[in-house]
Amino acid sequence: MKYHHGNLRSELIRCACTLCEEHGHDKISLRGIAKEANVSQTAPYRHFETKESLLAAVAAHGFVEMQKSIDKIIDLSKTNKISKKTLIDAMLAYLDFAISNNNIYEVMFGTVIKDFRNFPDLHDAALEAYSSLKSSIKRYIKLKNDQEYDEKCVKIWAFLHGLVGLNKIEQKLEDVPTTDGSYDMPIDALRAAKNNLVPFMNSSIEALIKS
Amino acid sequence: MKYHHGNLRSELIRCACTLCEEHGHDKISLRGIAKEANVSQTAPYRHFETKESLLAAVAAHGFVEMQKSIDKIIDLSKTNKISKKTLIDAMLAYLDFAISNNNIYEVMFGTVIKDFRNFPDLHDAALEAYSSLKSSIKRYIKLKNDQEYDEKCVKIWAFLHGLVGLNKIEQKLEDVPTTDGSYDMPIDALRAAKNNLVPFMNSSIEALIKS
DNA sequence: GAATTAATGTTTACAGCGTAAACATAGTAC
DNA sequence: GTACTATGTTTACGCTGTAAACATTAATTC
Repeated sequence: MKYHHGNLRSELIRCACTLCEEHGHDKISLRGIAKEANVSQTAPYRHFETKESLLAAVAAHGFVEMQKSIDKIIDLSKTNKISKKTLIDAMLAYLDFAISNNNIYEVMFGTVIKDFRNFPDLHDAALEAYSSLKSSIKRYIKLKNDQEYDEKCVKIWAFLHGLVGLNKIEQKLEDVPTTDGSYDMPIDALRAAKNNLVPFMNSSIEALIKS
Repeated sequence: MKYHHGNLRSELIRCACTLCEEHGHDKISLRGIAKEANVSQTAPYRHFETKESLLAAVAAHGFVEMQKSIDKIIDLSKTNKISKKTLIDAMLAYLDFAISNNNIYEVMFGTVIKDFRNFPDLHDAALEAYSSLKSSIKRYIKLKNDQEYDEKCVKIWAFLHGLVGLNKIEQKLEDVPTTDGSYDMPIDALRAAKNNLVPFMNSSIEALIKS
């Protein structure tokens, strides 16, 4: 084993992503990440000022990956109109990323990173991801001006982001039989939405765009 | 000063709420809470098994308060129809609570508490809050069945919850002048939504209910 | 009402954490 | 080759959550 690792920075990010997704950001330590990368417990400090800044790199990576999975649906090299199905698929790609990478999504949108302005790479990656979301709407429907696109985009983004959040709390609640023998309403409703996700999304997204 | 505090449990919850809202859940320690309550650093363990369980009490308290601020809008003693304005006011009450109690909202909906089933009081409080949200919709519009109410309710809840999340990240992003001299789009859009919140909510909520 | 027990405090102790400081080694520029 | 810089390691510190042992007060039993 060489004294100098050669690629420690990116290896640390990789290890951090893995451990974060496996255990959650609040359960991982810099020391644990260093151990996973087979270096001493303070080696990360040659590449990251603080734990927060390593997690910022994790978040930035997350935004890039999330954008990729949206861009895979709406071919970025083109500018033609997309169908409603393609639009919904793009939104589903957002949800799919968020749910399959739940713990990293938490780092991207949670309170771990206090201010994106301290991490320019992260800041850029987040804006880039937003722009992918926006261009999917731009190519679906013709609106008056950019401001109007942004308004719809914020509405849809909020809706998607909210669904991710509710999905998390669904997992923390329990089915409790109510007095009439049926089961717990909010969970039932969330499950129903998930089991019929495409029509659920179709109606919601369409409504928000036209609102 | 008495050896026995007399009301330490509720005093700890009170201190935890205060400190949490002031500094954020990830910046507060059991020791700090104990000091705030003027007891030894391990005294909380006579009332809470773990830090998580104290924070669960904070979250439960949050759900109760949130429900109260919704119920204040839609008088619970009545069952009559409510106007659209009242409905929107109830939704605004949700947002207002979430934003004025941002750090506690984070405890309620974040990853701090792993499973509500371990904290029956919290579990109940969360379901109660949901039921207030639902009854506001029930009294606004007549729908086919309970399932349909739940569907609309989930959509609206997701939207509200998502807006709270976006509001957080807006604060972490920076206004960066773009090439054409205008400012950063997602932030602009989020600010525009906040500055025109009532029409923004009117159109969105109406659209989701009818979707 | 005294003795016992349960509830609720304190003190002490420990391992794990983020990170600062001092030191070691390897690669780079002259 | 010598100096410098980048990137590793070792050691150390104060803070954390929490377990264990002990102290004090309140409640229960006789």
